[in-house]
Amino acid sequence: MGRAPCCDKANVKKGPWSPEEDSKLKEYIEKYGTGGNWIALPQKAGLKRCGKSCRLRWLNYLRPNIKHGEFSDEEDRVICSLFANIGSRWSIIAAQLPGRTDNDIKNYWNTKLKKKLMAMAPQSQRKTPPFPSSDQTDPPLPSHSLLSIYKDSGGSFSYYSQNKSFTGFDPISQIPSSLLSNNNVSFATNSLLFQPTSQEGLFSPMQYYHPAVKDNFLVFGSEASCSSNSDGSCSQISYGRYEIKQEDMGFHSLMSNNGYENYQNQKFMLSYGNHGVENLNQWVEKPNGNTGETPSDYDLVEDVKQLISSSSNNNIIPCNDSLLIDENKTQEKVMYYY
DNA sequence: AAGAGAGTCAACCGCCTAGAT
DNA sequence: GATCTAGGCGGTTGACTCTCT
Repeated sequence: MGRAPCCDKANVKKGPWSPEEDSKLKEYIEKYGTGGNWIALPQKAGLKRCGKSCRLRWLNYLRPNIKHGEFSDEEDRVICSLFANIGSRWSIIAAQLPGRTDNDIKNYWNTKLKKKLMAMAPQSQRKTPPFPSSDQTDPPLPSHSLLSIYKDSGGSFSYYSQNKSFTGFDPISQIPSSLLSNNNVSFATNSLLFQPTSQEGLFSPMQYYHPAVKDNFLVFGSEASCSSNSDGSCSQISYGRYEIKQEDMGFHSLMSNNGYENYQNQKFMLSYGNHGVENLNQWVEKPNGNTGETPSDYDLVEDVKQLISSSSNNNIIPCNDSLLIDENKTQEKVMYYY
């Protein structure tokens, strides 16, 4: 048999928390901690609440360093970039914004930011899909891109340029140097934007393509759990169901350096589910189920990608154009730009 | 001043995964 | 291996507040 029952739901209070309940919960946790058991906590703290409710109240409202009030422009940018990149994974987005909760960000997005972006976008771009549907066998190149990458269900990558194409399993190292002759080419993965280094054929990660903010690296792990190496660098960061993995190829660690020229020859992977260990050396596709993305959600993500793109052109929100990633069921598209 | 509609946000709901039994 | 719960997550709800007419 499993564990004991959760809580007596008939004998549990619902609705808004009173100041007395808040102080009881706060005092108890500050004194004894959660003990890793939210279900037992309300009884010990003298609260007639469900453990889940206590957990939510603590995490979203009572815990220290919670930020309330207006979101800054920088926070807007982070939310936009990450939403365009990973969709409505609010807990992951919240991990990048210290003091903000996933609930806060979700509410802010749904009530304000989404509308703000919609208002900024030109009418002609509001519902036009940026890319054709995924079931096309020959993905056409957007007119503004030099090179596109598609990942198929077998894990291999196909690369298309104006007049060349090839396939490989490694999304970074197998790009022919002939396609990399222009130093201005950049590309984005699920998590990071890369740009070429001085060494031919090698790319270094950076967050933003936009020149004004290109030195602002997206450093994962601000509040997420992180397994540290002996030198204090971080090689694995977890965000709930997601883990960002860094495979250090013998150069400096992303987390312990400042200049992107040091990051050459590293691979980055986004894995889904379990602990990601078995997924090393794979670029794991997002599963179809339980992603929270209904077709309309998918449309929204695409819309936002486009809106961010158009907004950056207007210097309203300087998110980068290169976060236009087509997350569909069987293919992953990575765009290259001049 | 009052009613209607829109906006906000805390809290709940239901689902999923990991882990305990 | 099957069954069950805890914890965590995203979506939704509904009470409250604000704004408009």
